Amino acid sequence: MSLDADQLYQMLNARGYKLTAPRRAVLDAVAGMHESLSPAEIYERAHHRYPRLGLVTVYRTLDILVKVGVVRRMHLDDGCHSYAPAQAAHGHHLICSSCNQVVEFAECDLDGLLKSVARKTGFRVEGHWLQVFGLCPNCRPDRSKG
Amino acid sequence: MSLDADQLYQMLNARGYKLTAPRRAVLDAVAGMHESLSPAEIYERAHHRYPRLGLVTVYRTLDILVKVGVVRRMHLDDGCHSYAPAQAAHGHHLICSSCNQVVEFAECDLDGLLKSVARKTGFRVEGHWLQVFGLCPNCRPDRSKG
DNA sequence: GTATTTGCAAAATGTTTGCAGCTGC
DNA sequence: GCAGCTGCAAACATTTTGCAAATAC
Repeated sequence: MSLDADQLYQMLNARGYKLTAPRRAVLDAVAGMHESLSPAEIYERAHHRYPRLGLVTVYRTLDILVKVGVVRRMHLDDGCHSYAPAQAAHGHHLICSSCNQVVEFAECDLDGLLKSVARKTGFRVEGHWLQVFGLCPNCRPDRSKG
Repeated sequence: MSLDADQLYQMLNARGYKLTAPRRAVLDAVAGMHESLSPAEIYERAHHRYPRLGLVTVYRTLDILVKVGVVRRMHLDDGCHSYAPAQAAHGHHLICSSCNQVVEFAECDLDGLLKSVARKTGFRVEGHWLQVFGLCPNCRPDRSKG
């Protein structure tokens, strides 16, 4: 578990948001997850903890959490609006094609590549976005390792 | 211009699709574009060339064109379903944040990075997806170059 | 006590499907 | 001529908005 209510309170409060029960429910759901989930799936989990929750609030809360930086928006090939907890500062995503588990990694050696692309195209490069797909240890068919 | 009707005919016919007027209109629109566009925008352009065209056909045609490989699906931060003509074989995208112009580049030096990530996480890496954002020569504020 | 937040219902948006008529080959 | 394609309308899924009641601070 990476986030507790106190940290949350700090982060939200610092930006002028209030810590309410519905937000806490959404956040608990998000913090506890290791795959990327759609708003509807997040709603389902959070609704468990706080039955009065409405789906609308999930949308609104997710927007805030993205702004605050607790959550990151993901783009899978099919469903485009999934969310995952942000674990690292500048993170790229490693996504398991089988179970949708998401791991962030910060490593990123793209400077050479980016410079070369910039030189060739005349673009001024301002950002990039890298996602890696594969099979996580649990979903690999060849589980030769211990 | 990178695609003409003959090439198209070949590509579609080889897969068992017919070359119809609506498809040609969509394809002409796609082939002539250098930004990534949403289905609605593509519809608008193609509709110009072929007024009887329906939006539904644009969706259906885009699906086919993606399958055939003439068109690639893009994921921008906001609208997630844009399409761009596929120019290279294994292409990554360089997207202008201001005018949405899209340039594909094939260069991709990620082996070291990918191996290291795989080693650290235990994932079996099967693919990746890189998009670079920036400002194209026309949109750069500092047009110091001639 | 007040401004923010919530949840409902409804609207708006974007995409898919069913089907009768049309069209490329 | 026939299979495949088209466009309409309608279904469907998803996201956003308006508003009165509820709530954190």
